[in-house]
Amino acid sequence: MAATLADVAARAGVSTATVSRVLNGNYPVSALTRERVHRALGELDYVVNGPARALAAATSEVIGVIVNDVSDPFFSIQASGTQWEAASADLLAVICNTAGSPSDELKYISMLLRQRVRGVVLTGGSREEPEHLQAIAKLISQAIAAGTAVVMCGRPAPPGVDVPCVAFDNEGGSRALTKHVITMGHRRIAYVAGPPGNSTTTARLAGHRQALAEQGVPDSVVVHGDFSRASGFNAAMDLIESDVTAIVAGNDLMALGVIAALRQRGIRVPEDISVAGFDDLPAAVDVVPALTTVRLPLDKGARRAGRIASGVETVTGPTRLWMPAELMVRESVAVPAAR
Amino acid sequence: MAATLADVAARAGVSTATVSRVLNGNYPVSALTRERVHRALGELDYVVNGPARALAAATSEVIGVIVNDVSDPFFSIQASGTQWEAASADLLAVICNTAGSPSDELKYISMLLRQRVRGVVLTGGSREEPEHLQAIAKLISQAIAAGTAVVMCGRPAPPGVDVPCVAFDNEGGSRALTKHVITMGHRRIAYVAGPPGNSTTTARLAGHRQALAEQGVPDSVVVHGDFSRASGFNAAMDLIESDVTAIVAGNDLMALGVIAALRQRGIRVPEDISVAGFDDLPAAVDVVPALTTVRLPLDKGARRAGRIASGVETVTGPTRLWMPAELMVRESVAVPAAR
DNA sequence: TTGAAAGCGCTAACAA
DNA sequence: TTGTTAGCGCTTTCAA
Repeated sequence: MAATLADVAARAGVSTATVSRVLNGNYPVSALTRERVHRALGELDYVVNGPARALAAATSEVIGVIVNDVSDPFFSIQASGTQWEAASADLLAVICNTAGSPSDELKYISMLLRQRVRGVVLTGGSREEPEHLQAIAKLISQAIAAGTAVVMCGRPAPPGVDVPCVAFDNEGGSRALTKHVITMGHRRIAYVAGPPGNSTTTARLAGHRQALAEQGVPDSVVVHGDFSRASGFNAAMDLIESDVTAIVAGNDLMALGVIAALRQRGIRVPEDISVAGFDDLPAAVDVVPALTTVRLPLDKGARRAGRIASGVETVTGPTRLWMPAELMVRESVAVPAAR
Repeated sequence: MAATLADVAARAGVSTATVSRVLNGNYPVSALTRERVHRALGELDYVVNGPARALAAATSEVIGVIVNDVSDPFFSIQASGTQWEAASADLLAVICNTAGSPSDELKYISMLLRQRVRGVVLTGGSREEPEHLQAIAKLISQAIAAGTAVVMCGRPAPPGVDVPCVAFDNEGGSRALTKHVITMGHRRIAYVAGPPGNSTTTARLAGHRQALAEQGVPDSVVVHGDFSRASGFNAAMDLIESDVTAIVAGNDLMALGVIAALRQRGIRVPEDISVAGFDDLPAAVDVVPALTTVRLPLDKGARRAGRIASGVETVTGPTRLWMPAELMVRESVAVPAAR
């Protein structure tokens, strides 16, 4: 059995309170005593009992991060950022992978609340079904009532709850991107959107349509993927017949899939068809041709969220933390071939 | 403040012990009482206090997973597999990202032990420095002594400790792969290894060399990467001068980087240079040409590890759980051009 | 089938 | 500067 505070106290010939004070460094302890305690600590291989501490102090050393898919860089970048900030605050960040399932999302949030985590970060777009939003809203309200810091990173707050939101400018970025595509001369554009009923999909699609409307360009053919590379590949296969000069994808992963599909069919990018993405993942510059896309400060936003969830930073005033998007013009979008 | 067991008990007009029994279903409770308790539970939005339960029951509902890099599919696949099994057992899986830093690895393991997690899975190759292995060995011994299930997934047990190991056949797979390359007619082969001092690197390199020796082929030029795509890209740039007909990479990610580099230089794969990888990640079939590689049952192994860490499965007898590797012959390795 | 009560290991008043 | 002590919320004997 592991050594307890009492064991250490006995060995050092002091009270448990003194050992606790040495451990936490929150009250004065004489150098001599501290020395003795440290020795006892070492001799017994003492390891703090987290649950006991959490129970007594009514606060834990864990924060939770909800992501859709750890294997998608969009999420893993955010997870890393949050985890980094948590570790700086000496907290453990728990990464929970919902695999895109709304019920898993609820389940993980409950598990985190049960563990009385200090904070929770919800990353990525949220499902927009009212029932799901209500369920989330209820859990979040409970969490807040219990003193848990809840932060949204890349999704709106569910209706009726007021929590800090790190908001990426999906709509504005998407609008700027499509405007760029149009400016290059494209008129027949297809859009590979994310999954329907997802807040990120909705925002990006809205920005795309705004740009079309502003520039007086006819509506795009819109097909839905699920933000995965494979779904972009399939979408492109469906679109190949449709006589477009540009394909704008809802994220970089799908754009990479689109490029792979076009290449497989012998269609050149950008000579025959231009392709654009969104997110500016590391792979965007790696691919040939380098991807024209929109940069989102994912790492920065996730770290901000991590600091808030860790309690290092407190949000006062408006709870919407705006993160600008930046158009990254590279090689995958070019002037369409004359014909 | 959140409702406690006592609140629920008071409302239901029973004792806390009875509520606890209803919650855990481990002792008989009359249907009527159970009904009353359930109603009170619902009315108060009761959420179990994990730390208190962990303290009283001396066992938590959390398992930890140590990975190098969540954004690398090799790890994220394993993380997902373990997490899936944990969730099936109604446990929370904590994913800890060490970013390849040995000190972070130790730090996270300590944090997990402090939380008194039920089990820990260490994935991926381990650093081979004796001091680090000793530090790990010490922590693991403490963990085991405290009743925590520790499982290695894809790395050997540190010297002196006997823990279950899910062992992927890196050496055999690598040997078979290189043998295949040689059989196709290659004699001048370069090897892009993983980072030095990593157990996976060592095993795969050993298998590669065995095959060379067996087939009487001269030693390869070996350059080291860090298992990332970018490092494969750079390695290929260095190797381009060196007159080889095949480049074998220590993992798929680096192989993808190699292919990208060759393509950028206008070198055709496999016509000019053949390329092989290792792991058979999903992207291996996505790339052009499809990657000849070695399949490792990462998901299966990680799930096995997850079950053991969760306590669902107990290992008796030999603690080495062997996972075979399978050669996947695709298009990226071809007969070298005559010259 | 249920309740009373003794902890689990720690923190944080309160005293000294 | 240090010790004493009362919980934190739950589980689990032991009795009834």
